[in-house]
Amino acid sequence: MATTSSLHPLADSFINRLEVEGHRVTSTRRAVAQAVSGRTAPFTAEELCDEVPRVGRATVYRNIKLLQDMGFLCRVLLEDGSPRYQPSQHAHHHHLVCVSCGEVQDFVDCDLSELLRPVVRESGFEVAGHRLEVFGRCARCRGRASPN
Amino acid sequence: MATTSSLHPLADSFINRLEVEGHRVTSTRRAVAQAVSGRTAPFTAEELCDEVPRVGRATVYRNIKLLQDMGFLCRVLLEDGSPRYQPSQHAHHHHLVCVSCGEVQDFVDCDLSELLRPVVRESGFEVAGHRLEVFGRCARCRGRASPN
DNA sequence: CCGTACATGAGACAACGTCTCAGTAACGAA
DNA sequence: TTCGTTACTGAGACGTTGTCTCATGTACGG
Repeated sequence: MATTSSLHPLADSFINRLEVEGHRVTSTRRAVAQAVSGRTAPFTAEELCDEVPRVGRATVYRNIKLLQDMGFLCRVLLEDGSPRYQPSQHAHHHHLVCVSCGEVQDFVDCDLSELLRPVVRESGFEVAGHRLEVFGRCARCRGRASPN
Repeated sequence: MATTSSLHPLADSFINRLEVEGHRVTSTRRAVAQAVSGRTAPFTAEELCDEVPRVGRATVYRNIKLLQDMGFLCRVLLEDGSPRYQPSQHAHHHHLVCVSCGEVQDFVDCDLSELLRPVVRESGFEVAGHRLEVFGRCARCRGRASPN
């Protein structure tokens, strides 16, 4: 067996979850999880494919989905709707997306349910989930250029 | 000149805005705007293309974007991120998306800025905009099946 | 009525993701 | 340890959404 100890924590947790849930632990999955773990900035699926060239593209997508389902990876939709991925820390959270440098910060759910209550009452909707993305400029980018 | 009086209100407003802003009023734009106006449910760009077969696909996309920029049309990202379009009434609003029937209801911005204040303070972000989509089941779908 | 510049159409191209299908390998059982 | 089942994988086709180019067309001001 390879040097199991060199796995990033995220990759390690992922492997554990695979075992617990009866999925197979493959070298491919280790490689993908390891590549994801090494990321700090949001990345595209294609970038991840480039990082693990020995893994097929379809398989990278399949495992991205698996990582998402297990809560290890989250999908962020930029302002134009284009998707990025990012290792996730919190079960449910939202994103502050810097439109200047592309950085994404998480923030945990402020009490949105409170806000939605009147809306829900009026519409008769049964709310199952939501997505909130906030766009702007991060502190670093504000300091760097056009400091208005 | 075609029967100008038969234009839907949205199409009519669009034509006016074109004139005001110095864009050209073309039969193509009238056709696209008219097709959009006739829609009640969210639709895909390709569906719109099918509805105006004499208009090139690229041109349909260009005018969809123009309609969006002018606030006559809004883009909704479904749960999986796939885009739909819908004539829009309100300048700034959010969406209640029924995951069962696909219906989309608008709701105007509850005071999100209040909620975001602590987040903004902590992160140093300068907020420029946001997107909020709420997913669930509409009243009709709740009544129709699996009424829990 | 003419000229200019904006708008259009056709089709190539790009990004993102899914599907199929044959081959491979993980892992429980013997 | 070996074996068999079945999940997993790779390659590549395919589908969707959208942009770009570039030659042609046309709205509209002069």
